[in-house]
Amino acid sequence: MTQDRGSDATVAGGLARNERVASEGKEPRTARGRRTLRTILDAAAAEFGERGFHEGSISGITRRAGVALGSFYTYFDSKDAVFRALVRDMSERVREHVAPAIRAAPEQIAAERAGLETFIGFVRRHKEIYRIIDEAEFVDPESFRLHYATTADRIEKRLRAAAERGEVRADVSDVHAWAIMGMNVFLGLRYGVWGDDREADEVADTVAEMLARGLGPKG
Amino acid sequence: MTQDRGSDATVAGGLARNERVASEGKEPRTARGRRTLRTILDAAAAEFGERGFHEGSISGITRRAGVALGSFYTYFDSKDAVFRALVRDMSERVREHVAPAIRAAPEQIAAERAGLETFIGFVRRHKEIYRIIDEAEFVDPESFRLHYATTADRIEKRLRAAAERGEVRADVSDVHAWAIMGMNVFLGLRYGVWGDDREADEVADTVAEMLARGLGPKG
DNA sequence: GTGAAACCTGAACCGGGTTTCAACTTCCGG
DNA sequence: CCGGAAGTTGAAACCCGGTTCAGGTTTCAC
Repeated sequence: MTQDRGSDATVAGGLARNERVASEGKEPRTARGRRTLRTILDAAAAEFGERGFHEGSISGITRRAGVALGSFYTYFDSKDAVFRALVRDMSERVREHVAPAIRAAPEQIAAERAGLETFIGFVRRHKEIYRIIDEAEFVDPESFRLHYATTADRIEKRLRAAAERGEVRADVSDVHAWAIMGMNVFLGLRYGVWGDDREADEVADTVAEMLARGLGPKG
Repeated sequence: MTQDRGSDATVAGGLARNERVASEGKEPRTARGRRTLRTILDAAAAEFGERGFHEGSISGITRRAGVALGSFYTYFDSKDAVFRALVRDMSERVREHVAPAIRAAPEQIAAERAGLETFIGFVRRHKEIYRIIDEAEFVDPESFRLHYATTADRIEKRLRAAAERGEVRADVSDVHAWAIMGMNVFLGLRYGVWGDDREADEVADTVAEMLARGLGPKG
């Protein structure tokens, strides 16, 4: 299941965004090195996205990247290390992709709606993210926890700010934030990864309508 | 993280419920055999719950069970086979545990509320379920998909029946079902597995209140 | 009781993938 | 141009756990 990356930034973009990809002390020092690291990281995303962490192999990565096995260890300490780098990178990318849509919304329910719609769209073009982030629960629990804890926290902060503005009920809490995040994750899985049988905006509309009444100011 | 099973049925209970645990043609034929199989299955739940599928080892299972390595293969064809048995068993157990609470509720919103509260309670006593069911996404995708598809389907059917009775809005759909399931899964993870900082009934109340307004009959 | 089937045992086999490493090539500043 | 640093290479060492199997023990129907 090779992913269509469309016109999105590749992991290479992620690299430009964040140089801390290679393992400690293994950062590339020349243009050639940076290019190779980037190739390996993209190959790793494809390999792990298709076959999962344990099924995926380093030789699979280097084969895809068209480099020798040994080159991998020029930039990463271990198989776990690339995976960790990948999880952090993916986590950041989703966030960066969804954030603008949320920011652009006029009020909070619209923001959550836009966030979900954008998220589903992103997932459709990057079905690897589920395999990679979800598998982090077992391979790299720290990053997994961090990803979701951070995401929930941002949602909660948005909700509280909106409550201040009277856009949602005053008693919003972390429970609401986790509920929303859970909905989004599963709707992304169902309508983004598993099937196309509903349009992203249709799903987002349904949820937004539910949230509007469920979270809207009382009265 | 050894789980406190409390007074709940152990996997042994699951075995009594469903004899199709061992691999095909490897069903035990004597009381001794059933006892051993049961011991191995409980040990497998503990091993995989603590260390995950790939970190966990057969020798770890047999060590916990106090039987020889070879005995494992008397009942299971492979490492994958036990895991598959375990996933199906867990999936069934959650359902069986939560169902009565849902059935007992007077109307639909109360039913969803009861379902979530019971679920969180169950998760607290069986933190392994997340490690096992979630890891099935990578080890045994069929069972993983089946588990969630079935769960969502049941929720949807409940909602539609409730819609007939006028307890919830008439236009409930699969999207609502998946949204509710997603909420429940993440709330279970956050307040059941990761922390105790909120009571199960408190979380359930918050969600129920949101659902009452978000899903309630229009007008 | 008794014999055959069921069950148990654990050392050894085996395959596959990670990681190492020493020789080789490319790059780049001076 | 030159020299050393950076990068590349892939065969092979290494590790580890799943799986097998032949021999011994227990169970249970008759």
